[in-house]
Amino acid sequence: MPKTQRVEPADLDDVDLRILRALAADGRLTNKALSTRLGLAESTCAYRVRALRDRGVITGTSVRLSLPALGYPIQAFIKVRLGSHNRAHVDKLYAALAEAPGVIQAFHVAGEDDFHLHVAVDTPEALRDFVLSHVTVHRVVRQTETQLVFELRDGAGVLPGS
Amino acid sequence: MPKTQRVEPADLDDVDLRILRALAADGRLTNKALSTRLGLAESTCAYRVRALRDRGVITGTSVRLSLPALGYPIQAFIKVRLGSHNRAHVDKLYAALAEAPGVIQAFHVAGEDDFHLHVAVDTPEALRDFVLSHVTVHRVVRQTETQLVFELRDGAGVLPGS
DNA sequence: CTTGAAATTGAAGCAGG
DNA sequence: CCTGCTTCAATTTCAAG
Repeated sequence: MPKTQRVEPADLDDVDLRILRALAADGRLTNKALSTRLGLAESTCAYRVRALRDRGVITGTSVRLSLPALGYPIQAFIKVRLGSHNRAHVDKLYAALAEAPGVIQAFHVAGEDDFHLHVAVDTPEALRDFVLSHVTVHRVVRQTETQLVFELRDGAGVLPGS
Repeated sequence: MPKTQRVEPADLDDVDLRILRALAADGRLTNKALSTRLGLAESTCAYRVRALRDRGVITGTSVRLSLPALGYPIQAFIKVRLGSHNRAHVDKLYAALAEAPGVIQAFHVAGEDDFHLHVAVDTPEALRDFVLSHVTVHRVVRQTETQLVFELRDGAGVLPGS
């Protein structure tokens, strides 16, 4: 049985939300700049940010990369449907798909499809090769459907307000 | 006519790739720690990182947030299909969908569907309300299909090697 | 493109309100 | 839960190889 980690929602006050909005937009904000913007002492601000990390609200920090600048200007969505839903097969396939080169995110979903893969490639041929070499190569895959991504926009997210 | 920004792929050497891998995993790595790991002088390392930002390879830095800890433990994919593809309608709908509260990312795709929305909500009822209030409320939307996300994994990405 | 050292700035620890 | 002060560490700058 795989682990299921329950996560209690943290109750966040207005200061927390403002910190999260600021750091989501620019994770390199210095503690000093952040404290000035919020009108807090630096030590208080550092305290709140550390608390958000300790509580698991902030899970990490990472740089955003430009896929086109890296040489991967083509993105696609690949819907994957299985012919069998034996757990061992599903788990193994999921792991293999997530580790395939070019996969940005792999979604295990309920409903018509079983997996959605968000991938980035350098050429149309590479997209075809990806599907053949990393998806349909698995016996348990019954059907795939590939949709080119015209454009991707980051949404408003879940943080309320502006 | 909307703007189309062409992006030239940057040619990255081995040092660049190692920097990108390190900062993608932990964007809070200090320049000092990064330079030590790569065996470079601090000033050299800072120079390379700044160059990657200036060239648009690194587009920013942001904290990763736990949606469950924020109180939004339910994620879903919503496939949206339109009845008309008039540009003005499509553009306006796209903007509205991306700005709807709870939307993580909005994909404009080619093929069977027109948009894929990755959303996070707090309850199943909120998911229903999202579809009714922010998606099907638009006249141009002909059909939607909502798929619950069991699990989401970050993929290997496009950076080669380990 | 890379470097080391100086000068500036930011982060962390802590006792107290 | 918040703060100011002190101490320590990191970033930036720059002339030069």
